[in-house]
Amino acid sequence: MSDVARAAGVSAATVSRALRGEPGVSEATRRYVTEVAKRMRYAIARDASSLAGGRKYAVAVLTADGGRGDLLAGAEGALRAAGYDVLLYVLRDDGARAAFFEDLPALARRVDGVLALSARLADDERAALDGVAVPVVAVRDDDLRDALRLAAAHVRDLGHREVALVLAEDADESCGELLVEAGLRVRPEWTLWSSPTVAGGEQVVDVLLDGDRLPTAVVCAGGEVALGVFLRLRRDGRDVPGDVSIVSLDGTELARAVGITAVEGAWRERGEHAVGRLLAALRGESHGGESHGGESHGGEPPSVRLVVRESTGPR
Amino acid sequence: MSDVARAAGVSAATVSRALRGEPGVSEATRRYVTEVAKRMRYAIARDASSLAGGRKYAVAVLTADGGRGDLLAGAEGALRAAGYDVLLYVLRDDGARAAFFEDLPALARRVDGVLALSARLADDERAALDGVAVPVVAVRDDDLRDALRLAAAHVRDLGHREVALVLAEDADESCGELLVEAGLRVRPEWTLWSSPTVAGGEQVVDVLLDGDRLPTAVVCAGGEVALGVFLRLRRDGRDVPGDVSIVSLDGTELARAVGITAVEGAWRERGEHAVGRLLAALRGESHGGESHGGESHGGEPPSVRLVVRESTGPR
DNA sequence: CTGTTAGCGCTTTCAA
DNA sequence: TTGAAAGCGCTAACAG
Repeated sequence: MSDVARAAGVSAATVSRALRGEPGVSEATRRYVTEVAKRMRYAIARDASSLAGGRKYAVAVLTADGGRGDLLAGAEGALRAAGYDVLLYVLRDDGARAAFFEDLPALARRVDGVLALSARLADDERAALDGVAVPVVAVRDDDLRDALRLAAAHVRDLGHREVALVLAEDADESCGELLVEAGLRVRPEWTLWSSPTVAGGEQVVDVLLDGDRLPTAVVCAGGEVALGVFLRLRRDGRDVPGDVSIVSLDGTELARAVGITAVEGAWRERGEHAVGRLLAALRGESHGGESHGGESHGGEPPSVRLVVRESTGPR
Repeated sequence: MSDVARAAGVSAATVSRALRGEPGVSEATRRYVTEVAKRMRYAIARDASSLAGGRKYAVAVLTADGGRGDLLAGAEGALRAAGYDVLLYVLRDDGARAAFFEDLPALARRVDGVLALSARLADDERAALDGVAVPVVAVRDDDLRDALRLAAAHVRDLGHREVALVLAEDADESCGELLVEAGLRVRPEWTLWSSPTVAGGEQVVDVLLDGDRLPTAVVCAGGEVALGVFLRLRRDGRDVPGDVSIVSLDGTELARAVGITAVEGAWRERGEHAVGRLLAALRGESHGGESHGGESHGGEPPSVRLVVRESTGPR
């Protein structure tokens, strides 16, 4: 940095301020310094920066399985755009989990915040994390609102009124309200939770078949689940979409391949929203405030859109 | 650290050495210091450590799409086991790519090495990366050897002799040799490259159908491709596995769902192998050596196994 | 085997 | 708006 300072004819302090966008530097100086730094291929050393400044500019991202790619991609993009590095922790098995929670003191020294994407934290794990003195934010179903609305509007427009909703296991019931807002009815016994697998989707159908009648549409949080629902319904002699329509909130290759109507970008949306909440918490902390949680606006236009395929049709 | 030193009745230097497993500390001292540190919930500050020591204990992991979850999980696990943090970079679109390659100077100051998982680097990108002065390792098909052998043995045992091999686009031909070693014949025109999508798999079949005859078995590097091959063959009236057997090297949910015989753990294996090569390079560098590349042994027993489903049968 | 002494490359008061 | 000086918390020589 002192090389850059010399080359630009200013002090290191000024270079530091200029490059970080800190106030207290004239626009002219900032521009010039930035240009010199770029020409010299100089970049601030994060180690030294965070050692001196306290902030680490890094966020730990927890995922259970290397997981849903788009979720991770959405979170990573939003974090990087905000200037944070993404430290990935894959908590795939009990060993990895245990090791991670053993080493929380180290975590606290590495990151400014923690983002739990798909880690299904146990209560004691959550408590341990909360003791780390950095904000912890987990993906919630709220982060999926736009996608759910889109799916709900679609099935409603097709004439469906009573639909089943299949959520991820860590989801809470509040999602149902979004369907209600869209003018749909949600029977309590038609709000179901499923593991994010084909088998999970099949089991969901078994439950539905036990009832007195079937819904005419099913909204599934995941592509695998949607496929499971699809396969199981067909095996039972039901026609899709003749008897039952299926929408997936997970527009991956799987939905595309099998021809399932899906909301594209839903997972990315979840990631981005969660990051928004985390950034708000970080901002709050650095302002000395206490804004844990807090509403956030992705700023960006919602990146979700519905792709209609062969799994949905009029009631 | 000085607190711990005081509490343990030693100097900070000794604490540092003890906690990092550096030589030059008696076992007794090390044990005691470690225990004191743990009790005080102390962890070394990475910033300060790497500022003073030069090593960053972090690796940048590049992925195109948040990608194949198991690949990432395998790499992350192996890196963390070796004491490295994983800095995730998702190069999902041109914007993200451009931003990443704009900022290479910053990368060089953050990590000790780069691991490209599924980023399909263009030549100029690869060159730019190589200019970064840290080892760069990309996942190669070599990292898939055990999986390929397993798949080859399976189809051979079923009586197949001439098989088609569908590789990822960035793969090289050497994989074919593994099939030959297994006693299979590999016609040049039956070694094919495909994008990792269902559509890619379908196109592959189109190419095969143009030939004078079909192979009796197809080994596919990816689950989506395998599904594409499967769907396209069926559409053409071929029976799977009656006419053609299909094996996927990607034992994900997709293969499970559709009933495709697959090698489970192959992606994890790839990740672990690539990390092995990167660690070797890092070790080489820190020893002052020049061992770029270099053979590595995962040490661990191979984590791959074949799961036979309905897509393979006797010739 | 252990302690002492210099920094590593920044950021941040505090003055100017 | 800018600069000078004092660390941030550790590691690596060098002594002992």
